[in-house]
Amino acid sequence: MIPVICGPTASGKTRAALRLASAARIEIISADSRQLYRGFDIGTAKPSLAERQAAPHHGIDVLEPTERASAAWWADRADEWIRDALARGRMPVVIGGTGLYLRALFGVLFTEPPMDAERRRALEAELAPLDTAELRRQVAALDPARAHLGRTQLLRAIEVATLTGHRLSELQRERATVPRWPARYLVLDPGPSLAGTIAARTRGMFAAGWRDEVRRLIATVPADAPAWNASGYRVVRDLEQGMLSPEAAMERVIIETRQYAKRQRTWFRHQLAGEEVTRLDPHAESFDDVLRAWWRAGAGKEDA
RNA sequence: GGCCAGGUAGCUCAGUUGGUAGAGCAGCGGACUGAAAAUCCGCGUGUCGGCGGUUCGAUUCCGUCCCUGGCCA
Repeated sequence: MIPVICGPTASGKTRAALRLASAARIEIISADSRQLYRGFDIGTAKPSLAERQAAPHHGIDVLEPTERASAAWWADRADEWIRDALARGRMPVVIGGTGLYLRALFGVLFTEPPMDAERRRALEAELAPLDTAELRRQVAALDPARAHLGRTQLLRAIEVATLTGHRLSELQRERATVPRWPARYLVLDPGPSLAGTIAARTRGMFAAGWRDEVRRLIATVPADAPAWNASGYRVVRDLEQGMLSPEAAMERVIIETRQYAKRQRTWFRHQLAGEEVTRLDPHAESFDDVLRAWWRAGAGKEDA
């Protein structure tokens, strides 16, 4: 069983993992879609140097800002990192808030039939200008089971149906993958106090030179690069380009981060059904005890 | 102290020719199978500043008081 520590942003996941590092030989695998990108450091709350020295980390700074990640791509990488760690006799601990990535690694995806890159690019360009309502109409005809979802999912449904000739919702059933590893989850969530933690952390990011970092990135990273797609970074970019006041930017970043944390909560509340899940408030007095008990319970099942 | 403009949802405001009110933002709930820190869906009772008056009925009209901002003393 691979131990996974997840939960909303700023819930203390790395801190919890490093508690374990003092008692066992572990390697950390970051399941975070934003920490993948080089140069986007402060606003993505990457682990500090000291934290990275306390235990080896994987999944950080592995992509250029212009590269597009994908859940399946990440899962393939993570699978290697897990194997490597085990081969070294270390226990991999997966940490992160990107629920879809965790699902891609430990749950069921589907094997994507080959899709012609040229046609795909052309189709993307063709769909880009259409509004979401129009995309929804198309999906209602092509793959009705997916028509209630968001724009990103609608685009994907149209691409898969058009380029493979099969509905995505059918492929999911007919070409389902088998889980690569069994996993056990520790979901960290401090409850209502998280909002205050997020506000404080955001202030800290500005104090740590986030604006300087973004100014450098503006100079070197194209405005439409996928890495910009991180809550806060666009706001700080607007701030640097004079479109917002520092106060308004700060407030906006805090709000966006809080909203992101809320979506993560919803995910971890409902999408881990059927999994082995322990939920823990990182501020609870019993934190250390629960954490250790959770860790030992897993060690007993694996190799101790 | 006088004049003017305001006081309506947590915030910014709209509105009701008198029948007790609704947007945006925030917040809350939900969805999520290769872009996921993304992308979407749903949820609106609040002494309509207080007190009186007119009226079958006042958040709306009248009076008065309080508060905020501006101008004049």
